[in-house]
Amino acid sequence: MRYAEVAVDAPVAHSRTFSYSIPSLLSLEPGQLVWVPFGRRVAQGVVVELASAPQVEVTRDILQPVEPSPLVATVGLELARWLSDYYLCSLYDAIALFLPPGFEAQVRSRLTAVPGNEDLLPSLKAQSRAAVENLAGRRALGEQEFVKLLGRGGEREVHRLVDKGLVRRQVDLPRPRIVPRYSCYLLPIGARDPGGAWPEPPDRFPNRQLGLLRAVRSQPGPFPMSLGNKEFGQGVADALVRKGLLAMEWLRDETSAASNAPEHGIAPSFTLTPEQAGAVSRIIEVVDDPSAKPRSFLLHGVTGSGKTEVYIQAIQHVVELGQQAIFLVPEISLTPQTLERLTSRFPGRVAIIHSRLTPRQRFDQWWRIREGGYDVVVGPRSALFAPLPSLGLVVIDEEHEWTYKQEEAQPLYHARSVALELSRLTGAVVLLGSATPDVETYHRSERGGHRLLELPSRVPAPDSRTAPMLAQVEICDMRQELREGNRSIFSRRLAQALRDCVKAGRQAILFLNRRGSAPIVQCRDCGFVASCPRCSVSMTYHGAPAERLFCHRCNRRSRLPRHCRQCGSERIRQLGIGTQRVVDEVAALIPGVSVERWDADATRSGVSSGEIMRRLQSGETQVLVGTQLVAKGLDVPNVTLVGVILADVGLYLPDFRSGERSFGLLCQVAGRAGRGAERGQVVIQTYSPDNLSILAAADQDYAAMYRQELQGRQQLGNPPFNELVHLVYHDVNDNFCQRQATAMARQLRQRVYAQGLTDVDIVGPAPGIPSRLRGRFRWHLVVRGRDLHRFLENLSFPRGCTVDVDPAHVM
DNA sequence: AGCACGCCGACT
DNA sequence: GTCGGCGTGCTC
Repeated sequence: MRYAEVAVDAPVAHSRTFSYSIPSLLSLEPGQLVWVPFGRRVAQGVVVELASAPQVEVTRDILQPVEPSPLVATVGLELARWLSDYYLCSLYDAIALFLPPGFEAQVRSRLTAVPGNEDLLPSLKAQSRAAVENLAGRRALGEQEFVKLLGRGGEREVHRLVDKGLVRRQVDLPRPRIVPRYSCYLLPIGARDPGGAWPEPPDRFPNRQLGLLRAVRSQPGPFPMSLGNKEFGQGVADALVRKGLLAMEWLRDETSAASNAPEHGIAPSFTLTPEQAGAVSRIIEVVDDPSAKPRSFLLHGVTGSGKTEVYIQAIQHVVELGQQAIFLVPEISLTPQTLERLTSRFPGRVAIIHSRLTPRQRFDQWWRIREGGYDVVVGPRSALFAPLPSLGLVVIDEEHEWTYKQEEAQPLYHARSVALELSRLTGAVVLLGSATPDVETYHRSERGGHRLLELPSRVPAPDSRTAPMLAQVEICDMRQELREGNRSIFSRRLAQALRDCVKAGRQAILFLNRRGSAPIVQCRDCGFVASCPRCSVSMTYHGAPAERLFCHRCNRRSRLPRHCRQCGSERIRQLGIGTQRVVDEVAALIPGVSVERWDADATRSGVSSGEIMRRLQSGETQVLVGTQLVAKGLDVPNVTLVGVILADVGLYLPDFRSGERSFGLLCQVAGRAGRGAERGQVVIQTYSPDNLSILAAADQDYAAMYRQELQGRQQLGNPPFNELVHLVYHDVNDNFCQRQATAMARQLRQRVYAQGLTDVDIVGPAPGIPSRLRGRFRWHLVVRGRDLHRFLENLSFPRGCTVDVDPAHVM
């Protein structure tokens, strides 16, 4: 077995590996991160298996391992293989998800001048000559800097200079940016007497040794050697080690954030309602029976039905078996209550992965998770790849949330699908929870793919005997308001409810899923609309903190035009509303009211989510206006009114899931009202009062939305009745982009024909929405049908084409 | 990602 | 006739 199959960090076709020979002095194992020569460069790769024969006749040697031991466990390699096959990404990209933070690196080469070849200099272009002479005056230069000196075409010129022997290129294999740090610690050894006390050292024991011995023995954990040296002097510890009273041990240093103690002590476990207890026992049954199938649950529980307690008791059981659990949340900063409950029930045993951790802290946390230092790992979708030694349970809270789908970097995975595959590989149980499950998840559970657990009733708050009532919801037809002469953004109903609410000392939440003051700025005379020069979308007017236009797609900003760019007119008006406008209108409606805004702009400008939540909790904020952030997790008993300013936003997006999403969002936001003793009131304003998603949300009727959606999906052949693969082409050249997409569509249609398929169809190509993003045009097509993985087998996708399997949306 | 190989316009 | 543009394909 002198060969290794290596997944190389290069944009190669999915799941491809390369054969390398292992130098005789190296010993390697699968899962190790290594440096390999790849073409003209040096790249990182991961050994996926050892082999006795290579795929090709001529192989090159692995250069060296990055770390002496494997970083990815066998299960990780298997799951990565699945990821790369399923999401059609490179195997390395899939494996990289499992690597500890800070281990991915690229080589940087340095250039030095070679003395003795000066006679070649006159044959060079002036700029190259100057660059080489410059280099000769230095010790070395980074490749990037040298290429800059060479000017245009520098990349190629470097190679010519290397080939001519004028400069030498040397490759540095960088050390990982973060490496474990170790310190020496002292531990007491030897037998204790039956009472648990250490035997006293003999008389005439040196004083300083006695002092150190007592200090080490009285400390519950390991005693830092450095502290011993400082307090008792150098060599004292050595003497005690020689006498067999202390042991020295090298332990990995950790930063403080790696452990987190509960703020309010250990919480008792709650008494469960019969429904909750039933759910817990069904989960425990499956955990205890490794052969039980399926191993996944859908916990469908209305808001306030006590899902968290079910999660916690399931985790408790797994922990008692000596296994660990992963707890996924859509957004860590929005779930402080859930985190608090977890940390108080598993004190010091919960790893919280959040974006505020420093690289060092992340790194330490990763290693400690791997060593079994935690029972529970809480985090966003990426927490799924935490290296737990013995995974027993994966909880996915709010499983319908689309933050579980990776959209930025390859692989474009969905945490739910990955968790189910992980369950298949390890036997871990998956627990999906939601008040408004994803239609596809619910459908699967109806077909027996998940075990369905229903929690249909609310549980009383700990200090109360009766469960809170569902809020009273009314829909306001804004067309009617307009007809009756009300041009305000508030219906008369909502305006009155707001005034009453504030007057009664209660609080209100206003929801609008759009940032800024106005989404459109238009010239009244010629109709010209200010749009982003890089994206094909209109620019949004923001009135605060300064008057500016923002592109919500690429974040480009510009000044508010005084004159129309097209006709020069000064008559420019703002159309539509955003959260900032709502804040202004609330202030105008109720003078002196304290109103705060919570959206991406607010948190970006430095106000933390925790601070906004605290101000609402304390009553400082009377009215909170925000985007979807206000729909999640806020649990303030004094909030009795929720107003949806315009439910139509997002409702008519050209995406088959827009109805389902609107429903979920409206249900969630409605659930913010009346969490205390007082019954809540919800006012939904809309221009589409007959829309079925809005009506279902007003009734909090999941079943109605589900039936409606399922019927629509069946008619149009959308998931769960078919699979989808979304292909997006982007290029600065619109025409080229369209040609590429069209060529691919033709190829795919030929494939459909050649394979005689009737259950696969190709939709498009069509311009994406938006058709231009950050200066690149977009053309897309959708492959829809059954068994798409077999259909797309061995197909290669050109550069500039993004392949999205099970896309979150098809725009 | 790089880099080489290969086929069509403006230059010594 | 060549230099160089970037489309296409390969890297064990």
